[in-house]
Amino acid sequence: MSEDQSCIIHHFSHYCSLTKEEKALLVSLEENPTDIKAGSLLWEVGDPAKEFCTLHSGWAYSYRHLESGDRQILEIYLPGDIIGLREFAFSQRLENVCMITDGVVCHFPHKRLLEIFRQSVPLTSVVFAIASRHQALVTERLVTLARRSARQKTAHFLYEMYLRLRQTNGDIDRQFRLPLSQEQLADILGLSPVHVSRTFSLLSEEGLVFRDRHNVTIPDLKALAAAGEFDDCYLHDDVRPLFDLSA
Amino acid sequence: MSEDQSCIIHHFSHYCSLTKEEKALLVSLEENPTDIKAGSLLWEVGDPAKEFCTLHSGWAYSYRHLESGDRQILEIYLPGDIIGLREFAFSQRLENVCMITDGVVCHFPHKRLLEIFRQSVPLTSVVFAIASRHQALVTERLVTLARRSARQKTAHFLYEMYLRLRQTNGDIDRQFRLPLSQEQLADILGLSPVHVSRTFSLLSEEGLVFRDRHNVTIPDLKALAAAGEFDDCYLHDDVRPLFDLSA
DNA sequence: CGTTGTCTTGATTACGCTCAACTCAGGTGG
DNA sequence: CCACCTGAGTTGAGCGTAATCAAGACAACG
Repeated sequence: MSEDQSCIIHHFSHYCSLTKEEKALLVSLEENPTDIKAGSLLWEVGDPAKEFCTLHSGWAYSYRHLESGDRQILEIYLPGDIIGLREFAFSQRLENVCMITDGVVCHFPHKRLLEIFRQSVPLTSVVFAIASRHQALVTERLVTLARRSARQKTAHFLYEMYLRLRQTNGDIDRQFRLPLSQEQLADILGLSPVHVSRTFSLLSEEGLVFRDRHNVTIPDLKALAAAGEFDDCYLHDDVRPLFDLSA
Repeated sequence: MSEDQSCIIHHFSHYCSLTKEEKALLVSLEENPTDIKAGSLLWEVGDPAKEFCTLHSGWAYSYRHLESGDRQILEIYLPGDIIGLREFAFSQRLENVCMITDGVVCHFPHKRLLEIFRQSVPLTSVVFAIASRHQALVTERLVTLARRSARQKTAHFLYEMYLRLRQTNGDIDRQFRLPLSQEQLADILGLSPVHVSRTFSLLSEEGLVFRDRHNVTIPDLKALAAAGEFDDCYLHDDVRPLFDLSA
């Protein structure tokens, strides 16, 4: 994987400018690209956890099964994301991870992260910053799942996905592809598939969201954000400049 | 704050054995102890975020307000915890933090963490491990809040608190003090205060949990864990030995 | 043209919310 | 010492959102 193909470098560049050595370190994380099919599992709960994974292309999600048979999707991963950071402190996987679309992933062992810790304080900070941003995302969804209505949950999720996609893919304008079935949406939003359908109908009647198969159109972004009580401070792109801290 | 008073050292020692230099680094995080009263705020959403805080004694919680007027409590902090890790990548606070009881906190600036990154790879790993464990906790609660019944939520929360308290305070046996009002419990569990009351009555009828004011008794731990569908792999104490990774 | 899976719509049910009245313990002042 | 107040917790009645169950629509595919 060369430097300009690297999603990781692209991702990390958001946080600070990288030296040649740092870029080389990051590129080395992606030296084992593996093709992987939609629907296949990267790993399951209980598997040994000795590696991370960068998602080079395609979408993935992590999820947990409940005893009731329900499923809760925890996170959607987009290209450039690192999968499995949460399990750094554990010897076993806590979550299943499944590909949504075909894609390419690059495995690298936990100890590679320690090399980063050893060799570059700025990269260490960026890894930490990325982890803390992911955490912010999860926290925001916790609030939404715990307290908000189906309509708010749905609006919130769609707006969040819109922002995340725009961050990596500047050319998105009010329309994007969302390769998720209603069952998967239900598992994300903590709703039943039936109610997801109803909620989309409602949002469509209100003119907030139009959906045709897997294509989503959002005529009025602000209105959608308002409907989801979306507070975007947890996704802001004006990242705290990390070099300030080193001073 | 001397070495044997340090909650941080106690906390970090769970993850790896510490050299003298590393202990000194950690002690330096706690050089500014501040007394703080129950009910007072450490900070609020929007405040500048340039510091972390170690909680030396007392309990605290972080929370968010919703437009509806509801509140969601995100995390309960116990002595030894670091507060504010999540905001490392942000310039503003994303959450309010409030003391539950009187306590002592120690502020230290973000850049102190960078010194740790610079000076000790093991400590860096431990910080990372702690962050990833906190994240696992939040994720677990996300699943619970999104999918489980009031009875399960309550049982799950109580069992989790029991385990966390036992981890730091080995002498706990089926009974502990839980200094939370039902309103606060409601804000944690995503329920109304009224329903928290009903749920405790139910658990009490079932003989699973007895509560007298702020004292909680759990006659049968396994039964409570089962009622909360508690899977304790995310709290396991057999921490992945970090030095293995450095090899 | 039938089959399959996904989505939609309708009818019924249930869990937890809201509102309101009541209990109870602790604290305060006469 | 008692009367009163306050705040937390409990209990009851009615309601609403979303779940469940079931039937039907629709598209993709063989």
